[in-house]
Amino acid sequence: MSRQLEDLDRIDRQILRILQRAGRLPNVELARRVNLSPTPCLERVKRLEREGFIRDYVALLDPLKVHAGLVVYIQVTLTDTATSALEAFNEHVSSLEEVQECHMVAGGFDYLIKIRIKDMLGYRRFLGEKLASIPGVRETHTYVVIQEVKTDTAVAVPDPEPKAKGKR
Amino acid sequence: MSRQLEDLDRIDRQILRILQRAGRLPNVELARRVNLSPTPCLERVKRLEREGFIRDYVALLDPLKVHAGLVVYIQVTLTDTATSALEAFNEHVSSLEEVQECHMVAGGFDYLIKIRIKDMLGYRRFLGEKLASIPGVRETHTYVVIQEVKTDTAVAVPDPEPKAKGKR
DNA sequence: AGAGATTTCGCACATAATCCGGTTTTTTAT
DNA sequence: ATAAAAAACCGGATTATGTGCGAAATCTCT
Repeated sequence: MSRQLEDLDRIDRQILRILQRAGRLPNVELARRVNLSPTPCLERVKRLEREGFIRDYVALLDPLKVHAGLVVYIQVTLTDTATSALEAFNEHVSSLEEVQECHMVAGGFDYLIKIRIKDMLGYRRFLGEKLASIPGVRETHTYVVIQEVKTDTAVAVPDPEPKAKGKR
Repeated sequence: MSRQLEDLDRIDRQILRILQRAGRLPNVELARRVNLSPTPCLERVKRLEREGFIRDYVALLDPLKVHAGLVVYIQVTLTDTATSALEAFNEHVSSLEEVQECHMVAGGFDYLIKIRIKDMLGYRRFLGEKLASIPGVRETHTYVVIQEVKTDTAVAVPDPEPKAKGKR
């Protein structure tokens, strides 16, 4: 019923690659680029949305211009690692607007959090007023980002295998 | 000439918040939500784009469906920390499609890299074939993500200060 | 080779984006 | 405070884009 990545032909993958970089590209222009007429192209896009390959469309802002130019990673270790404690922590962290990402990791500490704030004062406020007030936080370790070398929301979409009895 | 965040009124900020979550929202609908007619609303959006508050629009894919469900963070330490060596490393890393983010950090190690791959095999391949082949890599440390608690591309846009001699 | 299914195309229609002129509101200066 | 100037807003007309439908073309399978 719902297709796998393997079921997508070359054109579907092209569409995904293009829309990852230009989400507002008019359908007529998208169609031109993948050598289709607008109708089947739109049909493909809609289908990719319906099947969940495309999750949603967003505008990306310039972090510097909205006072979120400073990126800080924070390692967090909890005192209690019972499931309920973890879930409570998940809830708390997810509600903090400064937190862009939060991952539970294996290999040394429990969580890795990425936050965006304006400056060091913003970081201090976050740590003191927000993170520290979450119960069960045993230890934090801070990594301040000096330079953002690469930031990309796009993921690689592999080319289709030229199957023996392949599609089209 | 180019406005600062402080120069944006309540409506501009509303627009930014909405478009961060629904980048393809039709202008007529956006106008309705911020209580404007389509014309001035579109003018504001275009202006925000022109001034660089809105960087671009993208489609977000479901990582699981495109074989990029596994997130791994890698700490990397270089042998040589001269500027030229750092720049060379930056170039190399940026060209790797698995790398979603790469930051130079202070506080213990040199780089923190976030990659997205299909599975552990993909990780091994990345480490062995891609990262290890970059010259100057002294040491790497891996953090495998067990659970993605939060992932958000939106940043917080603060409310405007109700200035004394305020705008409008 | 031929029947059936899928995909494609082109045209018609609906919706949204864009342009233009005039009006109102806000700002600036006296 | 009042008047002039500037900026922002609105409504309707025009253009472009998105969307629905039937026909043609392509591909699949026996």
